[in-house]
Amino acid sequence: MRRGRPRHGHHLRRHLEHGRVPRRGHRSGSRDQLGGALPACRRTPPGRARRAPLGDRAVDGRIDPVRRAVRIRGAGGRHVPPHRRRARRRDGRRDRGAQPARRPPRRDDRARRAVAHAARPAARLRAQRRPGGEGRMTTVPYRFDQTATASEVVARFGGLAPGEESGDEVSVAGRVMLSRPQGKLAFAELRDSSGAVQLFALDGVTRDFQAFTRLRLGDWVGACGEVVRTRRGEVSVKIADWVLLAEARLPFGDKWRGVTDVETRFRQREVDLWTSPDARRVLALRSQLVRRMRERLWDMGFVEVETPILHPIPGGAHARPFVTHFRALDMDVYLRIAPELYLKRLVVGGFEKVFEIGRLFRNEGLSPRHNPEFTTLELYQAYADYHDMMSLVEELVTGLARDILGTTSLTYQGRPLDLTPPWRRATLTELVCEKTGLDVSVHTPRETLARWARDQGVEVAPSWGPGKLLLELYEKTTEGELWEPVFVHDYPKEVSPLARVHRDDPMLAERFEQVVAGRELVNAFSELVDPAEQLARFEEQAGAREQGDEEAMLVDTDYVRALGHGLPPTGGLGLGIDRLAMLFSDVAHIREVISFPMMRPERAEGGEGSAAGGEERAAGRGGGSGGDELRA
RNA sequence: GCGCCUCUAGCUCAAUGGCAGAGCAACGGACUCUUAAUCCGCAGGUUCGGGGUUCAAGUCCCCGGAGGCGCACCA
Repeated sequence: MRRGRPRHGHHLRRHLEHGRVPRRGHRSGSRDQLGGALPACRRTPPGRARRAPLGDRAVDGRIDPVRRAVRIRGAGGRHVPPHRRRARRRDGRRDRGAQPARRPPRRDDRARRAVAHAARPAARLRAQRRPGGEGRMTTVPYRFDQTATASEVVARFGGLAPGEESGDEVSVAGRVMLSRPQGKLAFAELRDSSGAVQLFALDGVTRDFQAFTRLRLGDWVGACGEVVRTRRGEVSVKIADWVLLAEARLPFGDKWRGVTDVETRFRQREVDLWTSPDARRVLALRSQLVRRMRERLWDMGFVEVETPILHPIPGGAHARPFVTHFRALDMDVYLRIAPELYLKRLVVGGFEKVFEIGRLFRNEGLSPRHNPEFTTLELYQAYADYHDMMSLVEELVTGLARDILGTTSLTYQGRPLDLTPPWRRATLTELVCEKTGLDVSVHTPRETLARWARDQGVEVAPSWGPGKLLLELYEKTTEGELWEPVFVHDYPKEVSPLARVHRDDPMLAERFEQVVAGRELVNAFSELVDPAEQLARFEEQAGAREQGDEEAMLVDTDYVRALGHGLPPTGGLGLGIDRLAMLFSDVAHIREVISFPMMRPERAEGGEGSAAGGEERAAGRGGGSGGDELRA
């Protein structure tokens, strides 16, 4: 392939000429095994591209920047790869004085290279989309009939003895993850969502054997043939016929280690998922978790509902919202920060037990425990109070642990974590006293609380009352230390604008947070049902907002009016599903349990648009919310 | 926002301040039972970007970028 080639620009040209064209035409033969996919299997087999000389390639009439860059560079005939350039300079040490140490690259040359660099993957793909449509992908069938999954094959034919042939034919499909061609034999590992099975190809048995040996790591194939166990003892499909279902035109990572760079893992999650079984395990577990959660709630008589995601007034939590614009009504709307108020309106409307599992959006930063969009369960039950919610949470979470993990004795991040009920129930005040040794409560004089809070490094704002100060103290000293599950109940009323006042203490609210592994998992309360009281609390919040608390709530008059129609005594809770999934799958970072976690957009390298602007880089990482403040 | 760390071939990683390398992938070839097959061969680099020190910078210094971890923030 290198004959008659100019030496420069190799790598680029390699990208451009990467396409593989069929090397043989159609063939006929009997392949009844393929059933519905029969015609597909007769398709042109894959083969390696015969590389045309650059000149041939250039006459296809298509001009793109990369190709043009190559041609320009080629035309110059003087391009020297950087390392050679440097070597030459070093050789010329003697006459150094006469020559500049390093010739600065010409500006346009640099720009061209930058464009070419940025366009690499795109260039590869573009180069392979031939005008005549004879690329390999155009020969790929529209469907393929599988008769078994990889793991089914392995399970069903596990009884075969080494060297034994079953006489049964199967048709399997998946991605080729390893290929071991060996002369007139070839082995490949075919992986599908169920697992992996070995493909065994033989010259003379397998149709288009040569093409099979040239399959590339990551290519999808469908194959049919008899199930056998090889002499070395592996259950395999001895391929009679096969068809390419998709080719992996872009590199697929290291065949053994896959992709480990964290950024690449999440920017190209599909590759991560294919190459890292653990990544798949975590997402599959999450899926199971949500499924079982739904089933349990349905079984308990809860009705699953969906409430708006676009809110005219963001409500139900302390958080900054995302804003968007609704053109038809020419008004700004907000992505919900909580579904709480709508769900309680459904209780007013007669749904006595409702829940919603869905996405919330909070306009805050990224962190190992915070993603701007995250998933919660929110649930409301008429005639129940927060004690009922504690029982429900305990039963739900431990039940799910048994469903999913088969045990309530977990290990989280190398540390034992026992979820076996009953869980401890303690008031927030008790826990703070226990942890700090201070004799503290919501009734402690404000100045004393403020001093203690400052001692803990809290920056105390003048507008904070004793309730807020107590909560700060708790979060600073206690919350992160709680490992085994505990219901932290009786929060200050001041910081719980949607919770009902405590039946025994007017300074407190009937609210609890369920904390495990140092993190809030659930936030719940006996719901505030009095419309006048709710209005007053909203107005208090609005006041705090005017004082600069951007996360304080707004007055939601629709909600107050709904309460005016009568909300029965109601218990409600919010549970962070991402965090529960983290706990169950034993991962430390929230993005592991999210299929496509939020990432800063990838910046194109090179090109005019990428001049590093000051503003775009200013957006630092702030705080965030991912399950904290699940409700209020 | 602060501190520490990282950025080198498609992927995973090397390189006392002295000619940028390996394994895998890719590409050409050999091989009838492989298991990350093996063997032979050939290619592949903006060492994140910019500036500086130096005879000489992947390496040292400065500025910037991206990423990770921790802290802070996040009632």
